[in-house]
Amino acid sequence: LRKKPTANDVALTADVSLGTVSHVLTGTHYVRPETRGRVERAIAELGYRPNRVARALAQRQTMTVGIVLPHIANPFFAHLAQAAEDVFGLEDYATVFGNSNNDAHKERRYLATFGDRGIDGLIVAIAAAADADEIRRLADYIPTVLVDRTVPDWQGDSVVGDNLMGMGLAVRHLFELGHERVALINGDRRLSTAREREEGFTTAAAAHNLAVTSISAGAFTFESGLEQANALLRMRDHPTAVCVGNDLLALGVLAGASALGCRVPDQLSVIGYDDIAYAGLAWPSLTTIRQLSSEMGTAAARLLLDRISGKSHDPCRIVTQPELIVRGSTAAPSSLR
Amino acid sequence: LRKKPTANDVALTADVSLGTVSHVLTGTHYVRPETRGRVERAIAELGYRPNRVARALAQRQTMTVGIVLPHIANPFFAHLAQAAEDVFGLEDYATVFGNSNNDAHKERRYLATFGDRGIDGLIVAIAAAADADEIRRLADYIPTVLVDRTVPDWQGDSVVGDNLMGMGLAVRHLFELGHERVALINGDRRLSTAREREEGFTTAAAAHNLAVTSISAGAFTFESGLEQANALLRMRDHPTAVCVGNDLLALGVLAGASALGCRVPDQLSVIGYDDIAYAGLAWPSLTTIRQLSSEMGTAAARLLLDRISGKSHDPCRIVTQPELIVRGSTAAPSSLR
DNA sequence: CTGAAAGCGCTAACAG
DNA sequence: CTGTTAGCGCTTTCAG
Repeated sequence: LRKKPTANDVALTADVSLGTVSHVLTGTHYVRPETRGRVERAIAELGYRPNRVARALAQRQTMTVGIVLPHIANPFFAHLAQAAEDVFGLEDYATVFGNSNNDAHKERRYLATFGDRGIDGLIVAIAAAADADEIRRLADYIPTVLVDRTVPDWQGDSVVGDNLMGMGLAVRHLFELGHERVALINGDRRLSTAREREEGFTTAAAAHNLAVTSISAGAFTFESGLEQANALLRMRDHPTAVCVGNDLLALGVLAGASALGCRVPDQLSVIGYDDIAYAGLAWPSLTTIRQLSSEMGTAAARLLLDRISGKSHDPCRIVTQPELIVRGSTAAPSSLR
Repeated sequence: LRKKPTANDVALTADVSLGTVSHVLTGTHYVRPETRGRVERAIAELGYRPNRVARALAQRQTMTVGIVLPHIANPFFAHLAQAAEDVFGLEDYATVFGNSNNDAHKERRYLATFGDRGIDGLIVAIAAAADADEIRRLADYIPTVLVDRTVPDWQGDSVVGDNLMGMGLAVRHLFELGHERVALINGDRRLSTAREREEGFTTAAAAHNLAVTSISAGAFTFESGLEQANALLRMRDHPTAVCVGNDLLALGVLAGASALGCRVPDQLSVIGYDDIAYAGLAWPSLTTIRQLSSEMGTAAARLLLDRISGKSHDPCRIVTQPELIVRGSTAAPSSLR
């Protein structure tokens, strides 16, 4: 493990001052071509690369942004993260990422650590039990944009999907197929997404005069879907169709239904939310409400970059539009066939 | 956006010297309880948090590790990353991550950026077109462990799966079901994993006296699986079973077969590799060779941490053992039923 | 046990 | 246009 050359080494071998080296590096001043040539040659010769840590300390900016997610193994967030990172990479920002695993404690740790590292900006999809105050406090120091999930009274930037509309689309689809009795299987209600989707569900159901046989909630995970499906199917008088809070849950519902010998969509229509990459591969393929998480990631990253560079705009809330994707898990209720 | 208090502020309000503050922070010297109390009170009062950037500069260590992956949206790597990150988090290391998208150019960029940021260590699952020299060069400066995929003549640490054995398991399973004609659909042969799995496949096939009808290769993606399946099924005289280089590919093969009206496993048995979370949800559920990517991530992280802390061990190669998971995509060939 | 002082590697005024 | 000089916020000898 060798030692790296410093700007001082460059100055010495180019026979100029440290300041001059810095000027050619940063372009803060015009440098005579002859001199600049010498410096550049020295840089190449030594294989010099500026130490970003030192630069960060001097400039008080790290060229690093943080992104904290509840669950990187959920393809929705994986794609979101990747898209955001792509944008940051273009602008030469490094991305530090933290995966809270929906654990408020881990999330706090990440936020704190990122804060200490002098991150220039932060994107966060909060965990279910997130400490909203903590996040607001951090946002006083560091430009922050909330993505997908928001906190009550959030005054800053955010990028979210239109959950009311999305669930409206889902319910209307079921209505048009002829369903009359529907249920909702949801994720954690502490999340704004869950609350908004629930609201979208109930208002749309009311608007179409559909009977809501049950509403249950758990976590936004496959396992929770399995459990909630079990509970649902064990009720007598269960619905002919169910809206599900996200695709991971919906995949669990599919598995649960199959385990109990309930055929989808013949005996039960299932509609998910997100359209993750695997939704189309499940059996039956999942009808769902598509949200382009990569678009959300891109938008959030751009917003943050603007904010960092001080392009002063007022707090900004970007709402992305969902879309209905019809596949094999929904059909007319058997009574109509 | 307010300004954060510094260690100097703490010293001032606690009425001690800067050095003393540092000593209570780092525990480098014993500090009289009374004094230490004053310092701690000041810290709490001001809400002081040490600036990690400054500390990194002074100590020449960033408490940050980098991890670069080819494709975070592949659940195999997402879980690997998460597991590694969990280990690092426990030791108070931050994880900076880069997603090369299998693009050698992006990968180089990440490696360079990470190097400049004075990362303390690096985990990398190289991209297909990776520049092996670049990586070896970096490893001269920064402790590096290769994971999943390795480069020829790699002298450093690595954590890889036993691909020969894995494919051996797959082929034997097919043999035991009674298949006699098999094919291989593979990912990018520039990757050690692809090469080793291919070798495992051919040697095992030979050992069991199976006829190999074809071997094809593309990328380790769903789309490539679709294409290669199309090509395979269009050959006259196609095999009764196919081994596939990873699960993403295999999911594509399933989709391709289904599109061409080829029933799996009745007309074609398919066996994947990795056992990603969605393998069991596909239709039919995928028989596959399980590799615990989270174990690989954990092992790689531990190895790196040891290396960073200078626990001198010789270059170390950890090989994890794969396991056959039988599900619904393999069965005896129809001729035997 | 505590304080003073010299850096870590780089940037950013400010002179010359 | 180039060099000098202070820092950035913290650690770490080394005296006292």
